Amino acid sequence: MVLQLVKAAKQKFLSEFDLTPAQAHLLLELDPERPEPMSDVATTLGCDASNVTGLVDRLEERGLIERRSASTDRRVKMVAVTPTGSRLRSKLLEYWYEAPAPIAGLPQRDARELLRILRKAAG
Amino acid sequence: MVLQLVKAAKQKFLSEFDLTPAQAHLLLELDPERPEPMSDVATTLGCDASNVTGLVDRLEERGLIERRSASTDRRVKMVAVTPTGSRLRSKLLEYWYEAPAPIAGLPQRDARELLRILRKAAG
DNA sequence: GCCAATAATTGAGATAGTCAACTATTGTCA
DNA sequence: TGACAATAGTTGACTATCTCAATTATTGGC
Repeated sequence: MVLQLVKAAKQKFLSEFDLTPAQAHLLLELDPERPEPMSDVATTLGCDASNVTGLVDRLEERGLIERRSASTDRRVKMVAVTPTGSRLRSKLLEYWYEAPAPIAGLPQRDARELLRILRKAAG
Repeated sequence: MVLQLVKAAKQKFLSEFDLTPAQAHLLLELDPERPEPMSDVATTLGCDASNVTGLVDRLEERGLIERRSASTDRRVKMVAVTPTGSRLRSKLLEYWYEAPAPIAGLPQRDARELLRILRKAAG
């Protein structure tokens, strides 16, 4: 029930920016400061390289990211976030790290405890 | 990083049963004791009714669920979990509710606290 | 310089998802 | 009762996501 609401809100948010979940995931994963080879992106996303080709195609068409050739190896293409893409990414991040309403509503004591425990779990 | 591992484990688990995430989601959502109209399933999953048609088609082909006609309204088709489907669903549930390794590794004190806080958040 | 390995792309094929149009049934109400 | 709007499900068209196999271009070893 709670999850239904969170999911609906997320989809609504993404559709406002015309981003599919996979596209948002890719954009969030990229570091605007550090372009990354396609193959690394595939590894990080845990999917096939050919899938990344398609995802990058669609985001590149919209000017959110771009392919650059690597200086050292002409086979490699670096995926870089454009200024436009970086701005959109910031908005996504802002939303993404905003706690879902039920969590945000916790008393401060509990919120602090929750954070401490999750940090410990994450190592 | 942690999420990467959890995700990979989940995908591997699903592929062992030849289930896509959407199919697993549908199967988990159904109550083997209580068949449900297609339209209710669509509402619960938060997707279009025509999408449910396809999902149910594929799971029905494999004998995991089946369509039954409702006694009261001949327009309605009830989605019922078959015995085979119910067994698979149990395995899924078992895995699904098994805590991811990092959480399972928490000291018991922290685990209890975590549960208490999340329960409070869930209302 | 030959040749295996690597990076990315392409094409085929399946699933997942949306929307609009359609069929069959039901319920309303004049 | 009989016309008609509303509802349940399906179908078809279209896009995105994903995998796998094959292809191209480049690199590096020997």
